[in-house]
Amino acid sequence: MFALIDCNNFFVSCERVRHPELNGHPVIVLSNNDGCVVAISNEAKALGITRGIPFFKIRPLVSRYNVAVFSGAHHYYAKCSERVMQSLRELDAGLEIYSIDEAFLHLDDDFGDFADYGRYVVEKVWKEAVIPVSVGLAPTKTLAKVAARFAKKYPGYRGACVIDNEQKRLKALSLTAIEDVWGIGRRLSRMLRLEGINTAADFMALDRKEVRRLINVNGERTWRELRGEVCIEDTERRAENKSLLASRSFDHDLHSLLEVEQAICTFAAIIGRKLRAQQGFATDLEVFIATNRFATSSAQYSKSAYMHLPEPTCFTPLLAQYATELLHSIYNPAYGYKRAGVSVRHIMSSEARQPGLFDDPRQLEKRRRLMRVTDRLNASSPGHDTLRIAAMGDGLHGLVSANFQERPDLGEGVSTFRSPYPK
DNA sequence: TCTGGGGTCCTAGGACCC
DNA sequence: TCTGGGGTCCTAGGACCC
Repeated sequence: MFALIDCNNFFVSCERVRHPELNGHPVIVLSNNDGCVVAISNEAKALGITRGIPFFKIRPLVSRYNVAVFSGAHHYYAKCSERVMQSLRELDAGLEIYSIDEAFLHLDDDFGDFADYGRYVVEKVWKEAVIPVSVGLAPTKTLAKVAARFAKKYPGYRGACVIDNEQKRLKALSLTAIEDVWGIGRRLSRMLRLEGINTAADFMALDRKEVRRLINVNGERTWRELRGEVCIEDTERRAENKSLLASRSFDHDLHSLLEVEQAICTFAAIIGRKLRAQQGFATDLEVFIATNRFATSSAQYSKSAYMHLPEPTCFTPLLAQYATELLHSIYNPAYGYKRAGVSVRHIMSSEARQPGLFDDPRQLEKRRRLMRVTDRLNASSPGHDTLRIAAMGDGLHGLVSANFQERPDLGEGVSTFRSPYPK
């Protein structure tokens, strides 16, 4: 049996850890640039606010109902996540961390009362991390996801729902809409609904070949899992990523090459830091720039450039230099740019790295030491950029904004709480 | 006026190899 | 006239997840 532990409205719950007066009050958390809503409390959901909606569209609602608004504080959320995971780790039940707010446990089939255990986990995490979670228990991970939805949706389950026999499985699947199945996203569910497949039960009843025809091997895996066959084993994110991406949307269009260069170099520095943190070396580099895709009345421009690096590297100045060259190959001064990014792929580990024939070991060592000092100095600075290359300029300062930062004057109780949103 | 960021996997088609 | 079979790697694009 698998147990899925899913934190409820995670970012909102994190804010409530440090603002307990917001319990019972509508709360939302925003994405970068305060652009979109990425987390909503149940109270905010009840007002009709949905995940992913642009913030400007719900400003009237926020104002009318005095919704508490937070810019995302992702460092803090990572700390909260670690507290939750530590609490789960102590259960000694094969913890598998799936994302910042989800984890699986592996339980023996003859474990005992699964529902009781699920509720015990809910209480333990609440006591130790002050984060509310829902638990779904089932023979496969996809079914555990289904169970967790029920646990979250219906208070009667008191936080934990179990699917451990045919009857419960069929009942649950017939009550689960096709788009709510793990692995079936918006596009696939739209297509499946056109085929008359509206629920997880409809999907499960399909012929295997039909599933392959409609989707692909991933679809088949989901189909098998819904039928109770374990296909998804290891979901744990590897410590080392295969690719890394640093990108931002800016709060205004960038019209000068210098500004775009500085942003690109900042992204290259972020990538370099992350590479070194996982002891990886990038072999391929890509840069992209794009105009505002929502400004449909003006001309669009979106382009990327790609290169195989002459040598695998995690040295920020080199990454920035190549990224700048790539930028120059696609930059068109006729446009203003709303979004840009740098990514690296085919990251190799330090052991796998093939030394170049003409490598100068002393130079490599100097670079390594320079980056080590840089990383150490920047580790505790807010933007990780106290010590930075000159080409970054002021980094992302003035290019992105977050106007709903934590405010110490907010902690006086719901009745006196005022949304930082300016009327 | 204002619309996120960071990942993984799969497929198809073309280049190239033996 | 008639033109195989099997493999890898690369890129672009599309799907999913959180």
